Amino acid sequence: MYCQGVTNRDRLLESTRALLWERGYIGASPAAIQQRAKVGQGSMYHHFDGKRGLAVEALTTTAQDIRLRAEAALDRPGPALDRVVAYLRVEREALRGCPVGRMAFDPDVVADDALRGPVEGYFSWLTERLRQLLEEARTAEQIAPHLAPADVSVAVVATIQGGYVLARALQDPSAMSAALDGVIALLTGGKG
Amino acid sequence: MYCQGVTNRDRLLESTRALLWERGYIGASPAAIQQRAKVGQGSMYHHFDGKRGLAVEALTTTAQDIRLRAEAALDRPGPALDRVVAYLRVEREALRGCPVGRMAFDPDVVADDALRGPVEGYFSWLTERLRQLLEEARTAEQIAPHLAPADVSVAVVATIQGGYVLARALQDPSAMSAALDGVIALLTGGKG
DNA sequence: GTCTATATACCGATAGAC
DNA sequence: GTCTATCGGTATATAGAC
Repeated sequence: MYCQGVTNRDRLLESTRALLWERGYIGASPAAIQQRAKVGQGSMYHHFDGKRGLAVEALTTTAQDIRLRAEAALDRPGPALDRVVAYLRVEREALRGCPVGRMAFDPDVVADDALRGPVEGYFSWLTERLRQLLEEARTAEQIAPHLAPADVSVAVVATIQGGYVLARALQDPSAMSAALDGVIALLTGGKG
Repeated sequence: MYCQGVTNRDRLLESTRALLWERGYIGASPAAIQQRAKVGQGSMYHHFDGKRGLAVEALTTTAQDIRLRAEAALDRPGPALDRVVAYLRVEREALRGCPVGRMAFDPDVVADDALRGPVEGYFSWLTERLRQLLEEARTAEQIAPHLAPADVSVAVVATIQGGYVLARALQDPSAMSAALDGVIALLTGGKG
């Protein structure tokens, strides 16, 4: 509908996105979702077929969101390598973890194609986009010719995801900064 | 006791370690632990004060185990950089994830110092050990002088942990290989 | 040391009134 | 569309017999 304001459905989705990020699929109980959304049981089961359907839609939206954030850095004008570095320097909440990457450890998510779809889609897109840019950077002689874009792009994404793991394990956001500084130095040869 | 064979206590610990790896702390229920160990309720609550105590001991053992595996690669003879690369090439079950790193996303683990202790201890030790080796490699001019060992060591560990995330998200173990090949190429300048 | 029985809470979903 | 009542199942732990 036009000009509708925030509906119960919206509130349920927001609540689910937040709880999936904080506690994962197993930890996001319908009761907690409803409570956070300030909505009753009936409303939730009216708008969605259950926890799973809610989670599929929530994850799809979250993956889309962070893809747009990545594109904002990757699609800016300038040399290809600068754009990769700009993406690495995007602000991240290291202690909260990646709202998409954290789902990879939830066995219920990994085992369910509908739940894993948005997760796989995001990482497939991101690694491929970075591969293109690194290919471009290599052609422009911004990175060494021996560096395989298909491998380095995956290493870049892995560094970010691992940065979240370390920051949370050590309860120290500077682990993320160190990981990113390390990979930027490796990529740019000290010129970044 | 001497020559005791496998006790119920041992079986409970093994079972807990496996379930923590597969399903995390939230997903490892006492009932499942007992069933897998082929042990009754009473036995479990006789040997341990509950799920938490069991998990603390299980995680401590697991962290110790993978530390020993890492040391086997890092402490071999030869140039420092070769040993770092040897560690990166250690065999890993990419689709299962890291039994220690995966705990970083479990909010109940992160919030509990006794549970997080082994996780933090492992990563603190590993990044520090790699930092020493990279310092040595830099002194020996095996890596470029502009590379800060404190950052690159964290980036190396992050690449491994992120490799697990990507392999699971894409359900493809080659994501781990690609990430490792990428970071090895960045480190060695194509000579690795 | 190990077992079965029991307890309290929460999980995820359904039923049916309004 | 939203609410409350209710359900069968599971999570985590305790009690007490043997």
